[in-house]
Amino acid sequence: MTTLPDPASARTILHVDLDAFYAAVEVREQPSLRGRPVIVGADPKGGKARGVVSAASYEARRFGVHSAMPISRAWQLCPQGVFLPPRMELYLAVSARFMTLLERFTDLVEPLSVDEAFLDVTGSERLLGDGATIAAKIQAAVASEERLSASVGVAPSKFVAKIASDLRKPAGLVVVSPAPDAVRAFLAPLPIERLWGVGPKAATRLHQLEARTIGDVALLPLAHLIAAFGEASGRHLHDLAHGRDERAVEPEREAKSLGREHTFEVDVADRDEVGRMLLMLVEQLASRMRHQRLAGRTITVKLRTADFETVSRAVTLTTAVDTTESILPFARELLVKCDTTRQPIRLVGIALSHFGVVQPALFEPKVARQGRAVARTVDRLRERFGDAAITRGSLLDLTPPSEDSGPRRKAPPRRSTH
DNA sequence: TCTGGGGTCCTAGGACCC
DNA sequence: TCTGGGGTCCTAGGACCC
Repeated sequence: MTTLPDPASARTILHVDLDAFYAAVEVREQPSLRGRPVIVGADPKGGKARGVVSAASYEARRFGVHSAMPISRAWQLCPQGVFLPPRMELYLAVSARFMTLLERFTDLVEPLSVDEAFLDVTGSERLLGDGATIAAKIQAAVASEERLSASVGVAPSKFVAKIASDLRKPAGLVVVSPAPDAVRAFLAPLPIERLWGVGPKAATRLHQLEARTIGDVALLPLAHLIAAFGEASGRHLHDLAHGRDERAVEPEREAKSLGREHTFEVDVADRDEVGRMLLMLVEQLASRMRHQRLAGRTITVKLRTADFETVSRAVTLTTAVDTTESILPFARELLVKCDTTRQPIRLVGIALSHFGVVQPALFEPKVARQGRAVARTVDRLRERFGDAAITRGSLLDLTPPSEDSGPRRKAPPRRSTH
């Protein structure tokens, strides 16, 4: 069966992306920074620190600095740069206003991270004008209300809109006509690295198949792509290269996992120290879980050794958990199972997934019930007096890892019970 | 250059059941 | 005693994204 594309049912998808987000917010807050190379990320500590660049202003990018680059490298490339620590609370507040602004143009807004979102404006066009017009209105609103610049891609599908928004940053507006031929013509000359989901590994394999542009990939037989990338990825790649992407804009995506991890400033050989860090991460994770009214059945512990090898061990319980007391015994056991090489430890992490509902208190073992009561009390104390108000004895000699997370995917979903 | 912290999705193999 | 094929769940690892 072949389904002919029906022009009447073509969608208009926008991808809106704030330019150099963290750096742009900092410049907005401190006008003296305007025009200077601003680098938001880890403290460079004289070029010796671990950590990476979270965002770089366009002035900093001229020195070759970009996000995800080791901060030590940025320090070498741009010693005169203004290095700033991330202020996540500030960015999250701006992000929330940005998403609310976008909702004026359609109900179908899917946040992809703090600073970007997909919009399906197909139903808004009669009232607000075509995709390009809506895109321009969004850019004007972001500029006047948030004093930030946004780049927008307009296309009949998510991945083409995403590629389009990236093409003329900053403050770019790229419109791709919805006709299938026009979409293919737009994609064909672009390098395969532009494809969303094609990273260094896939790029190398595509080069081995003699494909350098998306147009080259479109010429490869489906069977070759499946042989090289597996059933799902091969088919996906084939579809994308031909401009086919039916994925819907989904405003209410629920989180699937939640985790905390920490990289030590210096690799740690002392297993007690790793254990104390794990306890602290478990406490922070459990607290976040309760805050977001989530509980998880699968507990995963992750270790990264000095040689950058990563090992994880997981266990799935019959009931979902959200307290330190219920997570910690399993976490400790998993930590031992991960620790096979006895090398110094670079990173330790904990995550919960497989979300479900906490067992009703009535059927809970007594220890778990007591753990929950303790957790509730601790949560309340911390809410009133701050996180430092109450700490476990074994944690007192540790400085907490900073809470500045990278972009978070989604507003917390709500759990029906509890 | 020496690689954060937060996530998502896919794969392959094994256990287990029908 | 040997054995098919399918489905589901779980684990470990890896690629990728911001």
